[in-house]
Amino acid sequence: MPHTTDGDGGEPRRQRADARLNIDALVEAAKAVFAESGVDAPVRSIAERAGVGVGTLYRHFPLRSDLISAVFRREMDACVAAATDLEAAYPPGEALDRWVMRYTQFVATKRGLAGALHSGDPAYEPLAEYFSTRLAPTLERLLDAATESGEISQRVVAGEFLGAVANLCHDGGPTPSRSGGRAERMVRLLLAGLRSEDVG
Amino acid sequence: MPHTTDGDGGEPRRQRADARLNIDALVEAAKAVFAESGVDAPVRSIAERAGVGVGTLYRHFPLRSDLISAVFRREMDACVAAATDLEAAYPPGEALDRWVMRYTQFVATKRGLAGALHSGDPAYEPLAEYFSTRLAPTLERLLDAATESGEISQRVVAGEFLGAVANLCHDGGPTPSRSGGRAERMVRLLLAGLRSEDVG
Amino acid sequence: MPHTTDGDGGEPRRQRADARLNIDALVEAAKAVFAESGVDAPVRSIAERAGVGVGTLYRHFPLRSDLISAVFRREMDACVAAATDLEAAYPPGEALDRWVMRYTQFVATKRGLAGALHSGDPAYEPLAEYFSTRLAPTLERLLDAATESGEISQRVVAGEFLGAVANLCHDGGPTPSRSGGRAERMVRLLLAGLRSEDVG
Amino acid sequence: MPHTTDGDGGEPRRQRADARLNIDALVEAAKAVFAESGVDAPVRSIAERAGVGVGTLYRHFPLRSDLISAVFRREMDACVAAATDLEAAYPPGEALDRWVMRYTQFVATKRGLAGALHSGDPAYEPLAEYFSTRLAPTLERLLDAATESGEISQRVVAGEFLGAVANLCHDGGPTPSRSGGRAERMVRLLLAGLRSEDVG
DNA sequence: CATGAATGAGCTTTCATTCAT
DNA sequence: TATGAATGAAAGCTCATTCAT
Repeated sequence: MPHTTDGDGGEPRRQRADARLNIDALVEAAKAVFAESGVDAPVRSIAERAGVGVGTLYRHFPLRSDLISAVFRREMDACVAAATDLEAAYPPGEALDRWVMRYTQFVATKRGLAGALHSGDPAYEPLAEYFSTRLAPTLERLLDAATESGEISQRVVAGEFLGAVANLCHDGGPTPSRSGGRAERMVRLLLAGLRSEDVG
Repeated sequence: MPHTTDGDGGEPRRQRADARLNIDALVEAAKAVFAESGVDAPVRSIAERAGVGVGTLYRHFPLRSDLISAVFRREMDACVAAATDLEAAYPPGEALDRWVMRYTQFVATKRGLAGALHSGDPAYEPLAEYFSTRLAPTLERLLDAATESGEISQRVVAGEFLGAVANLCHDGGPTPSRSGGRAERMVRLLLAGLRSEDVG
Repeated sequence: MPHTTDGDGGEPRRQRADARLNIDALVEAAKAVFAESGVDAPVRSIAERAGVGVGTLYRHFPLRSDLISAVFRREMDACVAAATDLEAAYPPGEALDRWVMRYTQFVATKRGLAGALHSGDPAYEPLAEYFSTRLAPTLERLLDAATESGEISQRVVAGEFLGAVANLCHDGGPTPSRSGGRAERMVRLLLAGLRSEDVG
Repeated sequence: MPHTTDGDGGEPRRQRADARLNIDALVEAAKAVFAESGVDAPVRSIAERAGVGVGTLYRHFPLRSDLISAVFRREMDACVAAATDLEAAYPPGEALDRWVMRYTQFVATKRGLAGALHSGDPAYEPLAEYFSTRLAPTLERLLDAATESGEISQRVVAGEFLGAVANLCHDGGPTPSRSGGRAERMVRLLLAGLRSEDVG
C-alpha cells in the first residue's frame, strides 16, 4: 500500500511525482516477495504487490539484480557496520562468533540468496561482488584477529565460509525456519569446528 | 503380441520387459539431465534423452518427484549399505567421518537435490521421506556409536545434519565444484564441530 | 476453420493425429494474415486464425522465417516452373516480359515481402536465400536469352531487378492494389527500360 | 516570466523562443533517428536525442506523422525549388532526368519513408497529402514539358511515379545502400522506360 | 510550458500437462 | 502401452501514451 501520504482516503491510484515512494514500495515489495518465493519470483508479482505497473519496476530496476541489490544492500551494510561494534566490545573469538550469528540471522530470512549467489547467472554478479568486497573482508578481519589471539586454529577462506553459512540457511519452503533454529545450530557447529585442532 | 498375462514362464512377458527398458532408460536419462541442469530441468529433455515420448515418462512417473526418487533411491541405498562396511572396519568416530564424506560425495553430484529437499513443494515429499526413513537412521546409528565411544560430544539431529551437508554441497551454477573441494572442506569443519566440547 | 474432415457437425475442437491439417491451417492462416498485416504480424494472430494454440505454431515453425518460407515457397516454385513453359512458348523477349509480370503478380499479393527481404533481420535470411538460389537464376536465364536475341540492350543484375520489382509492388495499406495496377504499370516501365539504348 | 503575450517588440517573447528551440531540436533529432532506425523508431529515442522530455515531443507533435512531416517538409520544399532551376538550365528531357535523380537522392536517405507513405496508416495521411500537393505537381510539370518536346512518349501519373521511385529506394536493413547505387540504377531504368515507344 | 514517471497492453517464447491416435 | 501433437498459462520485456507536478 504505497502512497500513504495521499492525505485523503480517496482512490490512491495516481502517481506521485516522487518516484522515491514507488521505489521504496518496490523494494519493500521485493523484500517480501523474495522472502516468500525466493529471488526468482515473477517480476509481475513484485510490481503488483508494490501497486505499480511492471514498467515502473523496469524503469527503476532494469535488471533483476538491481532490485536484489537494493533489497539486500542496506542490510548488508548494517551487517558490516555491526562488526566494528562487536570487535570493540568483545574478545576476538567471541566477536567472531557473534558476528557470524548476526550474519546468519540476516541471511536466514533471504530465501534464494544463496542460490542466487551461486547461480552462475551473470545477473547476480553484482550481488556476489558486493559479498566479496564488503562482507568477505569483514569476516576476514575477524578471523585474523581470532587466529592471532589463538582462539581459533583452523583457517578458512572468508568467502567460502560466508557461502557455507548462507547455504546452511537454505531452509526452503514457504515456511522458513519452521524447523526452529536448524540453521543456527549448524552454523554453531561450523564455528566450533574452527576451534578444532585438526580437521579430516 | 503374446502373453498379455504376467506370470507364465514361457516367453518372458514382452510387454513388461519393454516397459522395464523404458523405465530404465528414463531413470538413466534423468540422472544425466539432473546432473547437468538440476532437478528442475524440462521434462521434455529427459524424455528425449531417454528416447521416449513425454507421455511415456508421465505414465511411469506421474510426479516429478517419482523420477527424482527413482534416480536417487539406488544411490541412497548404496550409501546406506556402505555404512555397515565402515562400521565393521573402523572405530566409531572414523566410521562416522568416512560415511559422512561418502554421503557428501554422493550428494555433491546431485545438482538441485538440496533445493528440492527443502523446496516445500509437496512434490518432493516422497524424496524427503526417503531421506528420513533410510539415510537419517543410518547416520543416527553412527552418531550414537561415536557418542558412546566418547569420540564426539555434540549431539545433533541426524536429519538436520544430513540436510546441512546437502546444503553445503549447493555449488549452484553451471560449473559445480569449480571451487575445488569447498563443500568437502566445510563438511569437515562440521565434523570437527561435533568433537568440540561446547558450542555457542 | 481447420479440421473440416471431422465428418460430423459437432464441436471441432479436438486435435487431429494428423498434424498435417494443423500445419496446413497455419500456412493458410499465415498467408492471409501476411496479406492483411504484413509479415511482421503478431504470431498470436496467426495461431488464432488457424484455430490453434501458439505452442502448436512454434512446434511446427520455430522461427518466423520458417512460416514465411512455408507460405511463399510453393508459390515461388510455381513461379520458377512457369519460366520453362514461357521459354518454350514465346520468343526470348516476350518470355522475359511475361515471366516478370507473372512474378509481379505473385509478389504483389505479399505484403511485407520486400520489406522482409531487405530487413537485414537474420530471421529472413532463408527467404532471401531462396530468392537468390531459385528466382534469381531463373530471371538470369531469361535475361541472357533476351540479350542474345538482341531484344534487350540493358543488362541488369537479376537479383537487383527482382528486388526492384518486389519493391514496386509495395502497395502498402490494408487495401492492396486499391490503386489498380500501379505496380504493374511501373514494372512495365522497368521492362521497357531494358530495351532502351542508353541509360543515364 | 514576462511577456506572456506575443507580439510586442521588447523582450522578444522568451516562451516562444524556447519552444522554437525545442521544436528545432526535435526535428533535427527526428531526422537523425529516422535515418538511423527508420520512421518507426521509438518516440523516446527521439526525445532523448533532442534533450527534451517525451511530453514536450507530444505537445508539439501529437501525431507521429506531424514529426515526419516536419522533418521532410523542408527537404521536399528544397526539392520542389530545385525543379525551377533545372527547367531553366536544361532541355525538358534532361531537366526531368536530373530532377528525378535529385528526388531519388533525397528519398534514398529516408529510411521507411516509402513504407510510411503506403502504410495505409491514417497517421501518415498528411505526409501523403504533402506529396500530392507539392511534389506531384512539380513532376507533372516536368513530364508535361518533356512530353511536349517529344522527348518522352510514355505518360505516367506523377504521383505513381514518385511512389515508385520511393519504393525503389527501399533498401531496408541496417546497412542502407550497401548495394551501392542499386536504387539509382533502377530509377534510371524507369526513366529510360519513359522514352520507350510502347510498353507491354 | 516542460518534464519524465507511471501505466499497461501487447509481443515473443517456454514448458508442464493432457489426450487422440 | 507408447507417442508426441496440442494446449495455454506464465513470464520477460518494450514501448506508446497520459498526466501529476
